[in-house]
Order: sequence, then C-alpha cells, then structure tokens
Amino acid sequence: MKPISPIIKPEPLHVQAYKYIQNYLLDNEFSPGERLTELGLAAMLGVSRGPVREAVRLLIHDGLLVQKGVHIYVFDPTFDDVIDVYLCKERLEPLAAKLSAQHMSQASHDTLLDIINRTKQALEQDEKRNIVNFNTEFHDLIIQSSGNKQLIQFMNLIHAKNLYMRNNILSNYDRRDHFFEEHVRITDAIINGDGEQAELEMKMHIQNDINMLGTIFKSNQKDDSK
Amino acid sequence: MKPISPIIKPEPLHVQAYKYIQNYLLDNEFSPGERLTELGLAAMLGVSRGPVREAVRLLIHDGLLVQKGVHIYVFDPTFDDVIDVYLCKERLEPLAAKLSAQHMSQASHDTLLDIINRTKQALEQDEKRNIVNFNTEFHDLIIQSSGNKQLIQFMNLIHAKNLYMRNNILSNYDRRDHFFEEHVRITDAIINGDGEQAELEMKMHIQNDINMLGTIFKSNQKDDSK
DNA sequence: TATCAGTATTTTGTCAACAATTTAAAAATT
DNA sequence: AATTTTTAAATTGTTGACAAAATACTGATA
Repeated sequence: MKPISPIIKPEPLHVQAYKYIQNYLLDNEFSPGERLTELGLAAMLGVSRGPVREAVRLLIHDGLLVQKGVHIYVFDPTFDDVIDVYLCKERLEPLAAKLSAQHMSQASHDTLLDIINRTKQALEQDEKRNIVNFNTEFHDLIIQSSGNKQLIQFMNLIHAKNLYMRNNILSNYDRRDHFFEEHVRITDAIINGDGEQAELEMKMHIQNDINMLGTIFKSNQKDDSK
Repeated sequence: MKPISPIIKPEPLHVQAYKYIQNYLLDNEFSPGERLTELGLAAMLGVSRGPVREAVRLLIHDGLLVQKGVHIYVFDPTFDDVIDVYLCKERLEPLAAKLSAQHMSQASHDTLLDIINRTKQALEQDEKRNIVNFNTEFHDLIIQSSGNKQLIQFMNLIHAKNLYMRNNILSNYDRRDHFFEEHVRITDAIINGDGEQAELEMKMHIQNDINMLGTIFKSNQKDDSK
C-alpha cells in the first residue's frame, strides 16, 4: 500500500545534530578557535553524547571543526586556507556551469531568471542580507543542476567552508560592483545552452573574486608575521 | 621534558574501524550492493557498535557506503558515477600538478624519479601488482606535494572512490600502453618547475583515461538498458 | 615566589542495555 | 492457494554508566 498521508517522522538525532551544529557554525555563533566539548554540545541540543559524537566526527571530516589531540576546536582559517578553497572552487564551479548549461530544465531556467530579478531588486534597494542570500541561491542552483553527484558533494563542502569564512576572515570583504553583470552573463550562457561560454564566464567570475582576495590580503599582510 | 622513547598509543577504535573498513572496501572484500549491519561489522572487528557507527557514518559521507532508509549498503557504482568522478579528477589533479611543480622539494623530486624508475622495471618484468601500486604512489605524491589542504582532502576522496571502482566496474580496464611516457612527461615538467606544462600534461593524461573509459562503456552499452 | 608533587575534576573512549522500528516468519482466514 | 493477521526476530536509535586519559587545581617544599 502506498503512503497517501505521509506521517512526518522526525530525523534521527545525529542528523539533526549535524545540521544544527553546522548551521551554528555557518552563522558564526561560535568563535573561530573556540574549544567545544561533546557534553557542552549535547547539553545545548538536549540530547546525549552519542548523536553529538557522530555529528562532530562528520564536521571534522568536513573541515569545519578541527581536532588537536583529543580536543575539538572551531576551525580558524588562515588566508592560505581561503586561497586553497578558492583555487578548488575556480576549477570545479566552471565545470558545474558547463554541465548545467547542457542539462538544465526549463523550470530551472525560470528559477534562475527569477533569482536574477530578485537580486536586481535587492541591489536597487540595498538589502544586503538578500543580496548575499540570492547570490548563494544562484550558485547553488547551478551546482545542483549539474547532475554530477561527485561535483555536488565537493561543492557542498566548499560552499559550507566558504559561507563560514565569509562571516569570519572575509567579513569586511565588500562585494564587488560587477558581480551582478557577471551573474547575468553566466545566466545567458546557461539558458542558451552554451556550455563552453558558461564555463568561461564562471571562471572569470571566480577569478575576479580571487583577485579581490589578493588585494584584501595584501593590506593585511602586516599581521602575517607568524 | 621532551619524549625520547615515544610510547606508541593505539589509535582510538573508531579511527581503526574507519581505516579497516575502508581498506576492506578498497580491496573489494565486500560485494557492491551488499548490505552491511553495524553488528556484523562490530563482530568482525571485535568491538562494540559505537566505534563502528562512527566509522560507518564517515564512510557514508565519503560515498563508499550508501544509506537507503535505515540500512547500509556497499556502494555499487554505475558508469555515470565513474564518469562523474573522472570529470572532477580532470579538473583538480592538473591543479595539483601545477602547484607541485611550483612547490616540490628536492627530496620529493628524487622520490618521484625513483617511482618512475621502479615503474619502468615493473613494466619490463610485467609485475602487474607493482605497476598499479607505483601508479598510485606517483599520483599520490603529486597530490600531497601540492600543499593545498582543500585539494588534498578532495583528492583523497576521489582516490578512494577511484581505487574502489578500479577493482569493480573497471576491473577489466586494461591499463593503456602510453601511461608511462605520460608519467615521464609530467615528471619532467614538475622537476623543471614548469607549472603550466605540468598542468597541461596531467590534464592530457587524465583525458586519455576518460577517452579509454568511453570506449569501455560503449562496449558495455547493451547492458545499459535499465 | 617559583616549582614540583599529588589530588580532584573534566573530558573523551568504549561498552552494554533498552526502546523503537523494521523485516522476516508463521499462522490463520477467506 | 493467496492474502491478511499475528507473532517473532533482527536491526537501528539512543541513552547512561564506567574506565582511561588529559587538564586544572591545590598545597607543600625549596
């Protein structure tokens, strides 16, 4: 018998714990370098240590938490770490754009255009929160539409770290002016089904980000003594 | 006081469990699609379910195990999965070659040349096992020498899946004749410190693999009815 | 005051038990 | 014989307890 009125079963605690702690990290509710204890997290979530342990192990695997000896700390990225992530992103996300241009459905085309429109509005009204959110939506849709499972897994990891770093080390990283035009160009290429062009535009888009990072880090170079 | 005679402490059981099960998977001691139980694995390793659970969760995260409902199965890759992995590899490993060419130490240069020599010998004497092992060593050294943490993490995941698939779906994937010359070319570029060239050679190397995959899969296309 | 030894506390590592589900098997009814 | 119902077994989800290790603390000694 097929389920008609699906009873929503709660997700297992370890899954909830993973998502919850991840969100907490991405929202930067913990300080970078801060030490976390299983018991503390368990108390926070109102569960026992078991599920928390599983979640923590996964987050360590993802690189959002770091294990030193037996203890767990919140990832405290260096400039080099940021560059490392962006170099991978530069290679993988253009591939996602290419594949998306070749595969994306009509429905997703519409969604993509919708995101572009909303971004435009958000820019006009200077709604910073939305600008960031729509940017995330844009890149996410392209990734998910690529249809490449391995790529999606990697980009999810990159995305999490990226989001985390954005609110941290990159907090005063002011969005460039041109990113919107670049998004439009990428969108055009995808909708035209031009994989090569989509790939190229995405690559340039990320390279602009990297260049921007270079200028930021140069001004902070003094602190780089250690 | 600095530790002189370091007492070797055994790794935690969950770490051992992870490595053990992973090796088991990579050696294809389990059948693809086979169902695994926590209790079964625990009995196999002679530990309780706790550490096994943590290991299994990680392996699911890595994609070597798959969760359907509440149960755990050994990853059973399709042709598409193989292609997905190789497309990512094609993007990331050339980056590794480039970075290695820029960073690699003299000692690693020597190691690289040594691997090349041993590969040559293995080829002459047709020691298949060694040919595969040295190939792995070669690629691994280049990855690890890249100095990019994010890249290393991703390539480790790819490497595991790749190894797993090689013994599975790619089992009768006969190594190409030209791979050795390609390795030599890559090595030359790296030792010359020519990042661009190293990147290019590595890219061609992997593209040759992908082309080979294409011919293999085409001949199996008939079974692709489902 | 600084250093060391010893003690107490915290935290992780591991296990075993129990509850809750799911799956498999057996029995019964049509 | 086929389908449902009931019962039993197996498996995962979760917790609490205990051991072992690491850390922090205290007081004594020089």
